[in-house]
Amino acid sequence: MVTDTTFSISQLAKEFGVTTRTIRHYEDMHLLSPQRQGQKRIYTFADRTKLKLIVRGKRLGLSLQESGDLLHMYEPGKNNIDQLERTVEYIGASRQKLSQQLRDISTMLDELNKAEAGCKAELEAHSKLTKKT
Amino acid sequence: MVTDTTFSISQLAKEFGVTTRTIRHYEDMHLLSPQRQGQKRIYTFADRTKLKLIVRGKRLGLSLQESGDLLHMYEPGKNNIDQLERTVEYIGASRQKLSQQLRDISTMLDELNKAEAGCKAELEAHSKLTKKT
DNA sequence: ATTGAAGTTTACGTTAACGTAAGTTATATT
DNA sequence: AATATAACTTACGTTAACGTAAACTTCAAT
Repeated sequence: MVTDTTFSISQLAKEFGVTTRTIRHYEDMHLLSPQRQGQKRIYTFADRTKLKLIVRGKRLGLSLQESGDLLHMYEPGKNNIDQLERTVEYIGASRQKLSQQLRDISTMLDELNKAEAGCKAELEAHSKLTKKT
Repeated sequence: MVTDTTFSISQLAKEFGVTTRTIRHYEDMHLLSPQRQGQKRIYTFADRTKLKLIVRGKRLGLSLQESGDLLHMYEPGKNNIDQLERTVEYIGASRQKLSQQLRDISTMLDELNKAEAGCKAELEAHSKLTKKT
C-alpha cells in the first residue's frame, strides 16, 4: 500500500460509496478491466475515471449499458470513419437527453418551490393558532 | 368519447408514450387511483398531471417509490405539523439531489464536447487523406 | 504458528418495473 | 346477429443491478 498511482478495489469502493461486489459486477459487464497482481485487481487512474463516470451516470439514471456506451467513446479503436460518425451521432443524442433532463429539473424545482411555499404557509397558520406572543 | 374533461387509459398511454400495462402498474403501486365507470378506468386532469410527474421522474432516474413520495407532497391530508415539517425536509433533500444532477449534467456536457471535438478532428484528418480538391 | 483482514470465485437470491399471454366483458360498427 | 375494438383481470415471465452466502487464498502482524 505504497500510495502508488494505483488503487485496490476497497479503496475505490470506499471513495465512491459502492460495494466491492458492485465494482466486480461492473467488470462482469465489461465496463472495467483492471490489471491483476496475481489474483488481486489493480486499478489505475484511468480505471478510477471510468468508475467515476459510471457512478455519475447512475445519478443521472443511466443504465450500465448506456454508461458502457459512453465509456466506449473515450477509448481508442474508433479509428474508422463509420464508427466516428456513429459516435458523433451518439453524442448528439446524449446532449438532447441531457437537455431534456435540464428542462425536467427546472420544472421540478419550480414545483418544489410551490410545494414548499404551501407547506410554510400552513405551518405559519398553525403557529398563529399556537401563538404565544 | 365526448372529448370530455377526462381521459381513457389508452389516450394517456399514447400521450405519454407508455403502455396501458405500465399505467395499470402505477395504479398497482398506488401512484394513481382513477375513477371507474363500470369496469373502465376514467382519468381526470389531476390523474394526468400525476402521470406526467411520474414520467418526468423516470427521465430523471427516480424510482416509482420516489415519484410516489413526491406525489404525496402535492396532496392534502398533510395537515399535521410533523408531517409538514417532514415534507419541507424532503423538499430540501430533493433540491440537493437535483443540484447534484445539474452538476453532473454540466460535467457530462463538457466531456461530450471534448469527445466530439476529438472525433471531428479525426474525421478531418481522414478527409485530408481522402481529399479531392 | 495462528489469527485476522482483505482479496478471490462461484452461485443462488432478490427487487423493481414492467412484458406477455390467456381468457373475459362491453361497446360499437358493419 | 356477428365481429371488431378497447377495456379488464389474473398470473407467470423477464431483465437489470446488484445482495448475500460459502468456501478458498494471501499476507501481515501478534
